[in-house]
Amino acid sequence: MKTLKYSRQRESIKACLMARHDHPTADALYTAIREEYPNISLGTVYRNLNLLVELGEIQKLTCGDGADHFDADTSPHYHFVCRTCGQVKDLRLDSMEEINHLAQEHADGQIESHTIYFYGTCNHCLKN
Amino acid sequence: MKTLKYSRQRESIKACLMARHDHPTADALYTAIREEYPNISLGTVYRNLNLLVELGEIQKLTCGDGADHFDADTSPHYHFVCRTCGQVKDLRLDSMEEINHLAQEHADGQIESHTIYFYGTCNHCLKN
DNA sequence: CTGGGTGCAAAAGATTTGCAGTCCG
DNA sequence: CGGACTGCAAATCTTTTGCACCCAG
Repeated sequence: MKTLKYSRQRESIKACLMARHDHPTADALYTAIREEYPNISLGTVYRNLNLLVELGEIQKLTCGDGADHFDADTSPHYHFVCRTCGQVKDLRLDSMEEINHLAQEHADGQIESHTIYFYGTCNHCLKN
Repeated sequence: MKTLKYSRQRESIKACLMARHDHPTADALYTAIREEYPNISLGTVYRNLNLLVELGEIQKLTCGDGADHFDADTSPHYHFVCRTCGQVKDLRLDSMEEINHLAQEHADGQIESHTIYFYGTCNHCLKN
């Protein structure tokens, strides 16, 4: 296995992602990070995000709105996607690990994990 | 609201999707349909798939493997994605509508629906 | 030094869209 | 006829990658 080397860009990407709770896309993160590192490239952001996902330090959210979103919170929780404004918000439910076993009974294979996305309209958009 | 007109391409796309149970991507469907209609264009396939999704006649699956998949079965069921071969298979669990209510208690908005994807290794890939 | 990391720009994939021509109602 | 639909190709958008240079260990 290959040895990681320190990179201030990677640290910055991780720190920036941990500091916010809005699950930004790679491009949104790129825009934010450029304020501190104006020369960072989008390719570097993507490379590091993918690396951090592989290391299990962050997770990638594919909620179906075109671009992937990223979340530095790897504790078990789900996501609520507002179909009006596109915001992705955390949704913390009691452990639903049991549904893996439930699904296992009907699955044609070995289930390892699951993902749930809830869709609807967020309170902010409901007011308008 | 605009009135739909008949189109043999759209009929063919829908029929072709209903005939198979492997949740093809737009491109896979395009390849299959070209055997019957060699001149159909990929743009037409996309346009009609999106239209059928809007009409609620089919559903789009965004399981995170790059391309969207389509499913003519709109009855309540979930999907199992093999991380090895990429196949997407149906997974029919007892109604889980109740988790919408469970999630509603913690959500910052009005929940309308949810999607669950299960990930793992299918039996065929486990053997190899 | 050496190999991992970076910036840049080009490439790759998936999906959408503008346009002129075609066909349904 | 009018407007919906199509084929085609160009355009978009997101993400990946090749390459020369840079920097951590």
